[in-house]
Amino acid sequence: MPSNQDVAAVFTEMAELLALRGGDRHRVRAFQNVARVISYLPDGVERMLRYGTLARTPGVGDGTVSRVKEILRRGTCTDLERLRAALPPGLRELVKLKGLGPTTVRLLYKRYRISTLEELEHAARSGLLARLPRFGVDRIHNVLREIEVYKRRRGKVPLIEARTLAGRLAEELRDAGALEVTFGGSVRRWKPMIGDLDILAAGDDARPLVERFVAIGDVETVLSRGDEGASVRLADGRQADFWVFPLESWGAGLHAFSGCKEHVVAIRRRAGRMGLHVSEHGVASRADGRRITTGRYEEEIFTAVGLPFITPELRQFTGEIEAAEEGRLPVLVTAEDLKGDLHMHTRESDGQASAAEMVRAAAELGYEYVAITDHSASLGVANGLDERRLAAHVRALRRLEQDFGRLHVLAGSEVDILPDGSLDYDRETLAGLDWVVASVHENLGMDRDAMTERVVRALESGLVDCLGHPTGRVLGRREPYALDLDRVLEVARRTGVAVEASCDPYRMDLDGLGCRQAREMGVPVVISTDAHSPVHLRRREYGLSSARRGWLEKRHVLNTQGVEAIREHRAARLRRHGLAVQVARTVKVERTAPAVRPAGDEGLVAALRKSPLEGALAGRLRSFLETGDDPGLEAALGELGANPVQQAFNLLMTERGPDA
DNA sequence: GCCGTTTTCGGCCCGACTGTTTTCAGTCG
Repeated sequence: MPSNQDVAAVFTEMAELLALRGGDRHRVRAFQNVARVISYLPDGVERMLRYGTLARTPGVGDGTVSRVKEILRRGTCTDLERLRAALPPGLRELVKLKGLGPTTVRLLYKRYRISTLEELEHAARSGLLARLPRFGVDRIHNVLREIEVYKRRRGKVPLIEARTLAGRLAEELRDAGALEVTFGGSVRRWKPMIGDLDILAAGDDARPLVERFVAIGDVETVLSRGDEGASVRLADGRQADFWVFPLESWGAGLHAFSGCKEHVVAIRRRAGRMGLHVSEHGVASRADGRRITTGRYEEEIFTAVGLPFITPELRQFTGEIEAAEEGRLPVLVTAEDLKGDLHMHTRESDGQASAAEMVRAAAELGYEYVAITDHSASLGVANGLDERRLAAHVRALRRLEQDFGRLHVLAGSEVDILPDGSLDYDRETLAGLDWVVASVHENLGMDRDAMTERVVRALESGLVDCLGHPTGRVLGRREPYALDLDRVLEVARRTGVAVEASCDPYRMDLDGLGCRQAREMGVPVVISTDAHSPVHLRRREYGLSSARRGWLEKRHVLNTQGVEAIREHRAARLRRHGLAVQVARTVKVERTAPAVRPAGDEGLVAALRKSPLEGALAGRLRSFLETGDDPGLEAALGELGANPVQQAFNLLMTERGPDA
């Protein structure tokens, strides 16, 4: 059965080929839309077709429904076959070159039968291209340059690397006097993998900022530049786009360049229906051009079209506009909602710190509990614990909790799911723990059915509390293993197992779509860091972003609940499986609020703009993210941007390198 | 192809840049 991605790929190819054939561009857009909608569906396309929900999805009409039926039956559809027969496959590659669109590529093919990169390069060098209309010396030079860029183009990079690079660029611009600087595009939306970068700035005079931007050391080539921005190619082949807005239109600019594209288009179409004209310059009346707002704040754009503010993580054009309209936008989970971290390692296996150090760091974050979950024996490379070492480790953790007294320490394990689906410890050992994460680490090449059975069997043991990094992907390095996530989630729901949204920035697994599927299916999600050192405990925003992109509210996330609820979650499942329940030990813990350094609030905005941040200020930002309680700081952050929490994240992220 | 405060036809976001023109098409984000 073709997956959602397979079906979406058919529509993408149809859109590309139709554009190359010179088909109606609105029809092309409609196919692109459908591809996107299907790739983000929260359920299997086949099931949605059966229940009739597919036909009710915005962007999906009768034409799409009949094509989807055909694709599910045959794996392809006649429209696509016809288009493929009419055009050589290489043309799809040619339009990926910057500066060449479907119209030009069609002309190249019609006139000279150019259909591959090699043929195009030859035509450019031999002077053939110069005979075509609108092909001068510069343009031919650009074509050759873009062929070079295409050949050595690096793929997308993990979000954390993009944020680090974008943060460095932003720093230079802040130095150059920008009033505001932030990331737009997919970085602002927290997409796990990033292609090009978008940097946005506010300033009274754009020219010096643009000058500074194109002179930054990472810039290799200036692709285009104007009075209000520039596009450059960076040394690593990545493109970075930079826009400057007057402060009075900062919100309008943010909205225009944060995407996703389809979301922005949908907002503008909506505005059009309301007789309004929305652009990065603000909102105007369509009738007489009268300016309604310049858009100082992003909220004003939404207000103008009669909607509540939609946070960037939700701007994926996956139903957020309809939800906003109907007043059912989710109240998304935040860092302050998290009461504990349920996946971390110590030196006992492959971590870099002692359990005591991890626990102290967690206490500083204001947590109520942590689970220490070192690796099991079969993961030799990670110095996994055999049952004898685990028993000693558990005793040590129990003592640590008694001695430390400030937070609950759950003695747990990240136990390996072996190839046959059995777990790496025996039942008695696992039943004696407080929290069990089960993960697949080895033999990743199994086929889909076998891998799915392997995971399902582990969940059905009744001994597992949470499935760790469920798809096994490592961003930029390893694709997810073949797994029927639908089936796994169904079994997780039935067996009372939570699934992890890992905050490891190179995993972010589950991702937003996975989290949304979990939500739809009623499977609780755990946001955990998988920390291997104390600083890793602070990486919560990566898993949080997946949860938020997946529409999760506090109630969908298990570790927003107190430790008793966590213990009960486990106990209830063990009882159902007829397993002995550990008597929950009651250790009186006194929660200590994270220290807030007193500081005069005057000049705070200026201090926040400074980099590096003073140590005390960084601490205060972190405290604010933990507790949400610092009105003075919140007000100052509010002056930096619409969402104080987002601002605090941004500042701390810019401040810290990828390993912070 | 999709959609509807323009509702079964006739529209479909918007502005800016490039390279080539001398008023604009194509492309991009």
